[in-house]
Amino acid sequence: MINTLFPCKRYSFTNEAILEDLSKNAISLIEEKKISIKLKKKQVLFYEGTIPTGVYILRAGKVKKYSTGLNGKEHIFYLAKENEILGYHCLLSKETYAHSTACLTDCEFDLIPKEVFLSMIENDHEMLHRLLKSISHEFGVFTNNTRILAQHSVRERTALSIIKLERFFDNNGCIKLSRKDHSSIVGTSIESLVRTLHDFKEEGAIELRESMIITKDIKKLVKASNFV
Amino acid sequence: MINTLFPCKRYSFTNEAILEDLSKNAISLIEEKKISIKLKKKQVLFYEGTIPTGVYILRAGKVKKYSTGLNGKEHIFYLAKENEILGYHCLLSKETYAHSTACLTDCEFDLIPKEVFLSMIENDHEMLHRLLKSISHEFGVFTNNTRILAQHSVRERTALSIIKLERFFDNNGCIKLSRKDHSSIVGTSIESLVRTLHDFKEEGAIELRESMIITKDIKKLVKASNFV
DNA sequence: TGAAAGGGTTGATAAATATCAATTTTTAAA
DNA sequence: TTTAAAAATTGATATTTATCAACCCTTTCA
Repeated sequence: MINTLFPCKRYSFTNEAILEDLSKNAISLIEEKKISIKLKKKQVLFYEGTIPTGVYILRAGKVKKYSTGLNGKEHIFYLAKENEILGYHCLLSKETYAHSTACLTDCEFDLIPKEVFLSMIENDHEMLHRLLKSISHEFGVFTNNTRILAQHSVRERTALSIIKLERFFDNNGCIKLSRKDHSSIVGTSIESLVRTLHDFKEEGAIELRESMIITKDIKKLVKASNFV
Repeated sequence: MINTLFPCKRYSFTNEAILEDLSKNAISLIEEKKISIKLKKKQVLFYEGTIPTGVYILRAGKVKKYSTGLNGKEHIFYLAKENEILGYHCLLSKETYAHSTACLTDCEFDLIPKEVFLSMIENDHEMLHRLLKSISHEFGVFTNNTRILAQHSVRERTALSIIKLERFFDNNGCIKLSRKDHSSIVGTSIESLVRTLHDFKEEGAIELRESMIITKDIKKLVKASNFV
């Protein structure tokens, strides 16, 4: 429904397509070589600046990708959920991680060791192309998001964040996320975010219950986001 | 020299490596199939939302990549110069252009038609890997830039922009760029940019001559950028 | 040559946003 | 359950940034 109100594809992204329709070979290779990892909420999967050992498939849970500023303040630029691949960029660019990834909920991952992943894309042309396609699309989404940060107000960005978060959580309009993380997504202070949420509540666009956000009127949010 | 003062690699990017050491086959294929294009300053190479016909090699001149907001305001997220490839993202993701590209100076391009480029990366594994590597590195740079927009002040971003622009123009510290374009890079209003430049001049970090910026004391700019 | 247009600059002011401090609410731990 | 810690909220205020208007300077072109 929200797709008709808002051009989601240009402003959000999920890479699960990369893993769709894997060949039998690939699936059994992953099954054989994978290393299962379970982490609790708030634990960190990998840190910015460290050396990658493979890619991760997020099997259950939700994570945030963020980079850290000088004062230690996080900037969250992406949220991921079930079936997405994590950590492939720096494996491909042969660099250390350019960002950190941490759990928003309890999570389960499969670690695919570096050599296994690299040989997979070496031998599976189709998968390599999906990867390229995915990264290239991602790129367009990121340039859009950069423009939004540069040109839109806190109120507009907050409205947009709620629209995207509703889709991401996909739970009857119910969004469960700390104000700190939310403000790190919007790119503002916690207090400014709280005041803006208060305004949206007053305007009947959302409800606030036990610090969760429940969307009530997406149209009002789309209007407040100043897009279309 | 500036590399020792500032971690440039994390905050800027150039993709000319993709075209380095092409095979003889590739070079002669490009020579045979290329379509040469000359554009004057301010002309647009391609517009956001249009369908790509190929990739462009920028042979001479400088261009800006930008996306356009609702009010028509540009946000410039990347500048490119000689030997960089343009327009490959959307060819790989099979989408329309996610951004526009326009000339900052008179420019010369070689257009490599879509089929030619796609068959090149199909047959040249090495080039495909350089492309992947390049895009993945680019990605890290972009997430960093996004954080800078979200967390740093206009003064800090302006200082950073001058550091990057000095490297980009590579002309004895001399930067020739309109205030409008410069403000679209920093993500602020023209007036705020002008005032900040005025401050840096007062502080002895730059000189302003015929609306060009001449860097005088990079250390002061690095300090003002609030990194390191 | 003179007029007009565009880019750059400055000042005054309004609006947006961050910061600091205090308080309440919620969550986690003993 | 009680207590402590963390998170969320609110108010007051300071700072940052945008906007509007005026003006200057250069370039262009009729």
